Amino acid sequence: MDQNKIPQATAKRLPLYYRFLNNLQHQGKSRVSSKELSDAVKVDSATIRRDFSYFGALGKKGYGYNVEYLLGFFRKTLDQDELTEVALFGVGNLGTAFLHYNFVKNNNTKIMMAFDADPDKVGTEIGGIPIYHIDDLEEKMKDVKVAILTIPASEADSVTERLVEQGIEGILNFTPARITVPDHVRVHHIDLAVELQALVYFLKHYPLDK
Amino acid sequence: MDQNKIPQATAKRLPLYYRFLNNLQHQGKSRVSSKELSDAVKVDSATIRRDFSYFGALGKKGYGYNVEYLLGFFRKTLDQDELTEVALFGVGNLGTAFLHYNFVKNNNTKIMMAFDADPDKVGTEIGGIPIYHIDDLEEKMKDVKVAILTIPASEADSVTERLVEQGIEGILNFTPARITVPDHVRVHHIDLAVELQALVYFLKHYPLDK
DNA sequence: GAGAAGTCGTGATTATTTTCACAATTAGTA
DNA sequence: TACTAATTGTGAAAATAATCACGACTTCTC
Repeated sequence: MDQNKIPQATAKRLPLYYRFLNNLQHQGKSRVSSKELSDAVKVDSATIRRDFSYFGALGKKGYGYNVEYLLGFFRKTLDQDELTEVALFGVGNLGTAFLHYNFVKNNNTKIMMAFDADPDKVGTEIGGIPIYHIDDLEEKMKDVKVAILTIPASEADSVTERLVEQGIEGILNFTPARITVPDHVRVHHIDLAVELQALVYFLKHYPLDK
Repeated sequence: MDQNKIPQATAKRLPLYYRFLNNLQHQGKSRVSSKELSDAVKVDSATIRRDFSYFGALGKKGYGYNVEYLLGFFRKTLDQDELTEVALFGVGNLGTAFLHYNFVKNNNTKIMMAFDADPDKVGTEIGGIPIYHIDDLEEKMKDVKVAILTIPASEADSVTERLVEQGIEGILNFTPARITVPDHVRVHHIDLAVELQALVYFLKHYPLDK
């Protein structure tokens, strides 16, 4: 709403910064420079300073950044206070990995429920998160606005359609299928096979030195 | 070696194109336009044409692209013939998801072996892939040049160090830890928590219409 | 308190990526 | 064959992102 001028490339790095600052705080460090951050998160220090500068002057010249202050600032900016509720679809290995991940700790998101078609899974819990039958999607999913898709590709379209019907706002899609949604729904796509393939391609064609 | 001028942004999209072309072929389609491809993979059609053009004139004006020809071309370019061997570290849920994924089908990569510290897992197989003890890394991993890291963050540094020692060339890191490697090792980083958080951030701050 | 060392914030520059827009060419049709 | 509709490939422009480089300010040390 407000900071609409923040470059997308910057926005994508914010959660990364946030996580690392959290680590620093746990380690009891109270001060950090863009150079140190750079070494840790592998982003050029000038880029980090530029990123931060979109939010105003957060550091002090000759000193660096105060970890606590920066963290407090990010918490607000990243809406760490507000909790976003998430539903997960497909309790296979990948889905289970998500359920075991405790997002809430460093995070503003919580998986509230999961869906699957397997009767052996329905009715159980994983990591304290209840698993419902996929048929009950409409009934159980009331206010949840974000979904993670870890279902087989063949199910992607039908589930997506129902989610859109239900008023979903964002989908994190791990399916190889490229799903079609109305313009007002945001989809981020992660394809594990593509990621691996891309790495291999880069290895062969982009001899590094940097 | 040859096509060193291909933009990285393009390179990242190639596996995506490849996968979709494969689907088309299975559907028996012999012809496709950049517009159709665009609808399917959600990339602007001009971008697709530009991407392809880095490899020469692959299409025909007024006609589009011949699926089979394009596919044959990509197969060579993406080294689909050559098989890249991969080792996986950490047979938790995420690691298991990878082992079940049959990469070879549409793919130039194969997970040859997995490593874990859990004695219950060591000695077994998942999806036909043997699981060794992490202590045997040096012994078992001979020619494998690519590793997938799905271990706990706390293990990331020590395993990475051993991999580097062993002559690793590329690492796909799913650990939240940002690992440090020599310049000649390529690391791609995917942090599931960061991805989810980024999606949520975008939802709140980048109202879409596009 | 003065000088040295460190570090930010940012104007300017450069690099990369996307998009526009249209001439050229082809397929399809009558 | 001649006309129409489709679609590429690409020069040029625009948008986005990364990096350089330095003035200004802060802390530290003696």
